[in-house]
Amino acid sequence: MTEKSAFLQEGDTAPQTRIQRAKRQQILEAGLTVFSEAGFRGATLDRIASEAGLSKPNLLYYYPSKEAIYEALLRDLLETWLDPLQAIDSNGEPVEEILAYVRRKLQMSRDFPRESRLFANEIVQGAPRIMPALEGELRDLVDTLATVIKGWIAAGRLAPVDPRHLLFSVWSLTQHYADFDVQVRAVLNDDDPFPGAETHLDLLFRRLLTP
Amino acid sequence: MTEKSAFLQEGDTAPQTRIQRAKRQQILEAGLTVFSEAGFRGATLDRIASEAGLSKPNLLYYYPSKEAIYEALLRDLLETWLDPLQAIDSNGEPVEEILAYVRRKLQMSRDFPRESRLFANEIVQGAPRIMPALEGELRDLVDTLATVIKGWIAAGRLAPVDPRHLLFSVWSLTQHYADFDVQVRAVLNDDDPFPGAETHLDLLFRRLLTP
DNA sequence: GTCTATAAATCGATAGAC
DNA sequence: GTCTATCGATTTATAGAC
Repeated sequence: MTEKSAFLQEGDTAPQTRIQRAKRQQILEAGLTVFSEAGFRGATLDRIASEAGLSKPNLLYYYPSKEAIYEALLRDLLETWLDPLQAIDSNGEPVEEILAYVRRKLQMSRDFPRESRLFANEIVQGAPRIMPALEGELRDLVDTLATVIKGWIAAGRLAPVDPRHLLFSVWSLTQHYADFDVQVRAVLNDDDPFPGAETHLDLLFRRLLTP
Repeated sequence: MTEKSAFLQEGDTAPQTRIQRAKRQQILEAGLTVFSEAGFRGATLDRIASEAGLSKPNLLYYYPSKEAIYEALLRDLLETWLDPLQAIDSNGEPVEEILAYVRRKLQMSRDFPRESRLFANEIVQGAPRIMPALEGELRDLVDTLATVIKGWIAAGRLAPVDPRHLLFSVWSLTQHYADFDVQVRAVLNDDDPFPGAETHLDLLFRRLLTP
């Protein structure tokens, strides 16, 4: 078991008024938009401030630095991202549990594309800030789930697949529709990709996983 | 048929000496390393120059601007990237043709991860410079191939799948091992992912596509 | 808390000597 | 062709008035 990463830990949660929390939320919302479009370095405080409807120094009154905004976003994101993975029920019906996971992940690509792209930007560029969480919480969760999946396979309730590569497949296939959205839409002549994606991925994983 | 995009067109290919070509190649090589790690905006001419073993002004003697280096790289990349797609033989055995395509793409993720990440960075951030090629050459190629695949399905030689979503699946599954490399290695405890990936993807597509 | 003004650092690109 | 020096613009962050 890897220790919970010391990095990306919530700092002192100083007591805040309702107004303060609202402003900070407003800044995170703007930061999510800008960081997900441009990556950490491509984003500017000017754009974030303007997106949030604040002046630059005012923004820095609520968060001490550009880094601080970015790390707060990554911290929040990590929870949202690992949630569906934890929702897989080891007592459920194997194929249906994984299909439900796929559908949840695909829905997240549709409903939270900025979050997906924020994550993609961070990882593609070497995960300089989120690496500890990948080697800690994520790896632990995957290890646990791999054991569950191996059990399902041994019981003949799931076709034999490598559990970790199966998870990579779920992640890549579903997140592709958010992260590579512009390419998908270019190829599809701007049609909504999601109805087709859901049908396709349902078929794909059913064929792969049915014993 | 969309016109060949006017953007990203090779400029006047001024006559060059052997030495000039070599230096320009050396700069592209350094640019590929830096741009793929940091994206367009994250890359600096300082880092590219140092990586290439040149001074900054000397680098700008061979390419007029940072943009020029980046666009030269994208132009080269596009060819390399569309090549395996064109290699699919409409007279071949359907399942084997697509499996061969998957293996070629996976091998590219192993052998040219920087190229894959350069592309990923560009697309995730909205493809500001390569969009015309996506709506032009790429879409045309996909349209052509979609017709071939539909023919195979109609002939009962391939399981019924949406041709375009099938291609998205090939792209996302294979490129994931290059683009999300750090995450894959974090989860796998730094083991080489590729032997496992090849086995897994072979199984996945065989199950999906066999009629 | 919010603003204007500005400091300090970085970065793309140019000037000009050799 | 290659270099040192530097310009000019951008950008993060701070100072200080209100």
